[in-house]
Amino acid sequence: KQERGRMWETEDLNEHKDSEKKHKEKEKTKHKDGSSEKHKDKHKDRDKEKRKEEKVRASGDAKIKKEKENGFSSPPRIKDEPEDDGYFAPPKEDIKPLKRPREEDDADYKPKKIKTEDLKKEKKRKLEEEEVSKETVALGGLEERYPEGIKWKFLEHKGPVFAPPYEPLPENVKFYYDGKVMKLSPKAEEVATFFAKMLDHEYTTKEIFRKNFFKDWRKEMTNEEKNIITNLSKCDFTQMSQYFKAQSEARKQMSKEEKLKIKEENEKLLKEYGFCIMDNHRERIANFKIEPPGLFRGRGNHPKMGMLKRRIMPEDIIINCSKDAKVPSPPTGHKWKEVRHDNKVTWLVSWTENIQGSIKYIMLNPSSRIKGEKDWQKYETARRLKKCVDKIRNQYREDWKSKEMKVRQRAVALYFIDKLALRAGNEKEEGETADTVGCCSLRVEHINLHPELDGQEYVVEFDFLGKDSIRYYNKVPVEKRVFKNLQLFMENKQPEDDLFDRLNTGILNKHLQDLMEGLTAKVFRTYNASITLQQQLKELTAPDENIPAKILSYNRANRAVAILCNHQRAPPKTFEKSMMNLQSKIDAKKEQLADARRDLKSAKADAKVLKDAKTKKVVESKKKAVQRLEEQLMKLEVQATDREENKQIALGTSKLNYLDPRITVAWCKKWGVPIEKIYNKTQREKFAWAIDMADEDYEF
DNA sequence: AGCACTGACTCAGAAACGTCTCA
DNA sequence: GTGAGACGTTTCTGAGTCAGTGC
Repeated sequence: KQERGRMWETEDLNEHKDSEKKHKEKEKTKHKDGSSEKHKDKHKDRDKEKRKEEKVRASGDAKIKKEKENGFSSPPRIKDEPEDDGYFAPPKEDIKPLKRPREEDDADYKPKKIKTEDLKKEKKRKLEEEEVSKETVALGGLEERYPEGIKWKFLEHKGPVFAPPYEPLPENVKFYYDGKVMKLSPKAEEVATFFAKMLDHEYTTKEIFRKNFFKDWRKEMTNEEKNIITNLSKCDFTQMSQYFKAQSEARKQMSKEEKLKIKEENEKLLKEYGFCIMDNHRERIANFKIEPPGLFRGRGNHPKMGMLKRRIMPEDIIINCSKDAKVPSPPTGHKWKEVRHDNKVTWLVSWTENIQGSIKYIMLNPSSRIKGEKDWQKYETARRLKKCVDKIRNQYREDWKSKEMKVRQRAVALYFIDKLALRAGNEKEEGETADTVGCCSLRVEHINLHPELDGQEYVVEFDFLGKDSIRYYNKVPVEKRVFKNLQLFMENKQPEDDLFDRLNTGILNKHLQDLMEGLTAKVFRTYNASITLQQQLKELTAPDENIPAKILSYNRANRAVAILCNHQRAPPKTFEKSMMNLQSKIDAKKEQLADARRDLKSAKADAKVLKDAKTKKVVESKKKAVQRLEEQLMKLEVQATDREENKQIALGTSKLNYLDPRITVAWCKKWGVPIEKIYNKTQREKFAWAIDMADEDYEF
C-alpha cells in the first residue's frame, strides 16, 4: 500500500532543528562574500567531494560513447530542400486573430502545407479515412525536413508579456511595526505585500521561510527602515492581508459585464502575444507571461523557501527568433538583453532566474508541432525498448554476478528502475535544493532489508523523498541475488552514504546507450507505464459492459500506472464530505428502487387479476422505471468506487506524460467509447497526432 | 581526455479559475 | 430561476532528466 506524506510535515522537532543547523552551516560558508551571484560560486561539500572522488576512481573504465543520433526510430531522411522553398514568413495579413484559434488555424494553414508537402500528403491521404483537417499535426516524420539539430527555419513572435507594475497600497491600509503605524517605502511595501498575501499559508510559519524572507526583504528597505525593522515577529501585516482578501472577494462579486470585460482583455492579450509563427504554422505559446515577482515557494523542505523572486525586466530578456523575422520591440524606454537567432533550440524567450540561477524559457504549447513530434518520438523510443527489453533484463540479471562492483551496482540500480519505475536520480547540489533522491542517488538510510517480512522472503523496504518531495514508500520482495548484493553495497557504510557509491546517472545512461540507441533511464518509466496500460486495458475491459463501466475500467488501468509511477496528490479538502454526499445519494436511490420494485410487484398482481390493457401498460411502465433506477444506481456506485480508489492518486500526470496516447485511442475505437470521455479538449489537442494516427489495432 | 557545469528540455503537484449541478 | 459549492480544467512555476561544451 502506498502511503503519502511529506517528511517535513510530520517531522519532529529534533529533525527540524537538525536541518536548520545544517542550513546555517551552509549559510556561513556560502554567503561570506555577500554577492548576489552566489549561486554561481558553487559550494563544495567536503563529504560530497570525497564521495565523488571514489566514484571517479571506480569509473575510470567508462567506455567511450559512440556517436549519438537523435533517438529516432528510423534515421531521419534528410531531404535537401532549397532554403526558401516554402519556409517564407507568411505575410501578416494571413494571420487572422481567432476566437477559437486551434480549429481555424488548421483551416488557415492547410493550403500552405499542402503546397509544401505535396508528395507526402498524397501518400498520406490514401491512408486516411478520417478528417483531413487534422493533418497539420500528423507527424510521420516531419522532422526529416530539417537537418540534424535544426528545430525551425522561421520564427517570429511578439516577445513576452511582463508582470503588471506594482500598485502601491491605498493610504488607509496600514502596516504596524511593534504596534506602531509605519509607512513603508514603495519597494519595501511591495515585498511586504508578497508576505501578506501568503499569511494564511503554512509557509509563513516555517522558520526557514521567515528567515529567508526577512533577509531579502531587508535588502529592499531604506536605511531608516532597516534600522527600525529588525524583527519579523514584530511586523503586523494583518491589514494588508485583509485588504487583499477583500479585493479577491470583490473580484468574485463583480458584475457579469465587468467579468466579461476582463475576459475580453485576456483574450486580446492572448491573441496578440499568445501565438507565434514557426515555419508555416501559427502556434500557441505555452507561457507567454513572465513570472511576476514574489516569494519563492520551493517544494518540500527547501532551503531557499521565502527568498525574493525579483521582478524580471526587459534588460534580463533574451529574445530568440529567425533572422528574417520582425524582432519584437521591447517596452518603451527599455532594451532587450540580447536578440539571438538560434534555430537549434525551441525557445522564444529566456531569462535567468535569481533563486537558483537557472534559465527559464518561454516555449510552445503541447499542441504545437515541435512538442508533438518530440512526444511521438519519446513513445517510439519506448516501443523500441519493448523489442529488446527481455535481452536487457537477462543482461542485468547476469550482471548481478559480475566481479566488478561497479557493474553489479549498475545492474541492481537498473533492476529498480525497470521494476519499480524509479527515476534516474541525478546528484544535486547540497543546500541548494530540498533533499530528495532518485535511484542512483539513493542512500543507505533510504532502504531497509528484511530477510523475511509478512510471509515473504527478501523484502526491500523503500522510504525516501523523490521528485517534488513526494514520499516513496514501498515494500518489495526481490530476488535473492539482488538482496545479497544490497547487503554487500551497504557493508561498512553510514546511513548517509550513497547506496550505489560506484554509480551515477552518467555511467548508467552511457551503459544504456550502448544497449540501445536513444535508451536512457527515463525510457523505462515511459515503457513500463505504457505497457502496463495496454495490459491492464486488455485485462479489465469486459466486452459487454456499458460505457460508464468501460470508463471505470480505463480509469483503473490508468490508476495502476499512476501507482506504479507514484503519482500522488493531497486528498481533496472536500473529499470526505463529497464522498458522504455521494453515499447518501446512493442510499436514496436504493430506497427509490425498492419503492419502484414494490410498485411493480403490486401492478403485476393487479394485472393478473384484471388482465386489461391499461394495467398491462402500467406494468410495462413500472418495469421501465425499475430498470432506469437500477442503471442510475449502478452509475452512482461506479462513480463512488472510482472516486474512493482515486483519493490520493493523481491520474493526470501519467495520462499526459507516460501513456502512449495511441493505446488510448485504439481502445476507444475498439470499444466504441467516445474519445471525449477519456481526453478533454486540451488533451485532445495535445494528442491530435495520435488521434489521427492510431486505429483500433494499434499495438504499443 | 575527462568530467563538472549548465543549457534545454520534460515532468510535477498546487492553486487559480471556470463551469456545472443541485438545493 | 438563482446562488453556492463541487468538480473539472487551466495556469503556474518548481523539479527533474540528460547531453553538449568548455575548462
